[in-house]
Amino acid sequence: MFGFNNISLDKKSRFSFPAKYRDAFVNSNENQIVITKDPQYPALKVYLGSEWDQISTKLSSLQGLDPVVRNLQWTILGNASVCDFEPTGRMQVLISADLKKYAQIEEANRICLIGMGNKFEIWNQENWEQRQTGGSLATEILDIVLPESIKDMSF
Amino acid sequence: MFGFNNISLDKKSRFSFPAKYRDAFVNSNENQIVITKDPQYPALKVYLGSEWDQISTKLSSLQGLDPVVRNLQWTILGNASVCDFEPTGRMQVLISADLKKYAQIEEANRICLIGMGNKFEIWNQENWEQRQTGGSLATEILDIVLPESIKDMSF
DNA sequence: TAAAAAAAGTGTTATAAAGTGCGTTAAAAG
DNA sequence: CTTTTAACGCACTTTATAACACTTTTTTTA
Repeated sequence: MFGFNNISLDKKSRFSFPAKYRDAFVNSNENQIVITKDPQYPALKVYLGSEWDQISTKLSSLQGLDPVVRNLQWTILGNASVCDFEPTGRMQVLISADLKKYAQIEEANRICLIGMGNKFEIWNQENWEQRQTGGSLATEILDIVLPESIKDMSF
Repeated sequence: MFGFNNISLDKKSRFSFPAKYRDAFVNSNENQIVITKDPQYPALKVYLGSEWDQISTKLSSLQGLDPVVRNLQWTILGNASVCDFEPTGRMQVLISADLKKYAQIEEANRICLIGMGNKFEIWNQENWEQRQTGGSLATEILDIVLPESIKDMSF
């Protein structure tokens, strides 16, 4: 599941996954999709249900007294939106107002959906272009120092 | 049970859980919800009855002569409010005046309910936003040094 | 101490907003 | 030219919230 897609949001803030990903979803028997905040960039992460189960289980088991861990738990777990997902149907997913705001796509009716293998990212089109041409974004957070407990996790 | 919800309190300080969590409550056969103070932040924790049974049993069995343990026992056990909870109904829960004060939501008619997997947190909206944007809060307590006996517990 | 008043808690209903499902049209791909 | 896909519009369903009525508990005061 790779590649760049420019797709539209409808009036109720739904988008549908491009049909080229259908087989992958059907084959892996997914019936849930989870969208949440990207902890570093003004973007959203989209996980398959099975992938999410692993990540969320691991992340919530970490010791929340470490402030960095706690912040990641809040950001990732505390903003996750679980959507029932029918891979044989229209594969539509709703983006909440809150997540739209975070990804700076409140006004937009077009978003960029980028396939990254086992997950997707959702970007505001201008932000994505700026990042691709080497520019940096006002709200990005690059200097997180990760504790040992999560150095081996990938989000 | 994940994600951010901005919900309202009615005049009698009740809120209802968002309907999207209903299935999870029904499936786990919960009929009680426990609200108590978060020991580190000006926020409230909301546990499912079954989860609470585990936490409270473990916590009350610890050696109370350790001052840190004793404080946690006071904070978490001593402020817990158990609510009967009907998952097939309106899923309403009352927040006591005392807990409202602690979470700084005395005046508010809106709160943030954050699903963190097996528990929820309740925050004053401004506090939550400030935390999310990296700010720290006057009343937060980050430097608790936990005794060995509770290092593996997560609240 | 008992009655009255006030406060706190519980439950019901109505309605506006948010979310969902599906048919149609337009565009793209084979 | 036919088939598939994306985008849009509309109708329906569900949900959240405020308003209201009623019950129980607590406080006041006669």
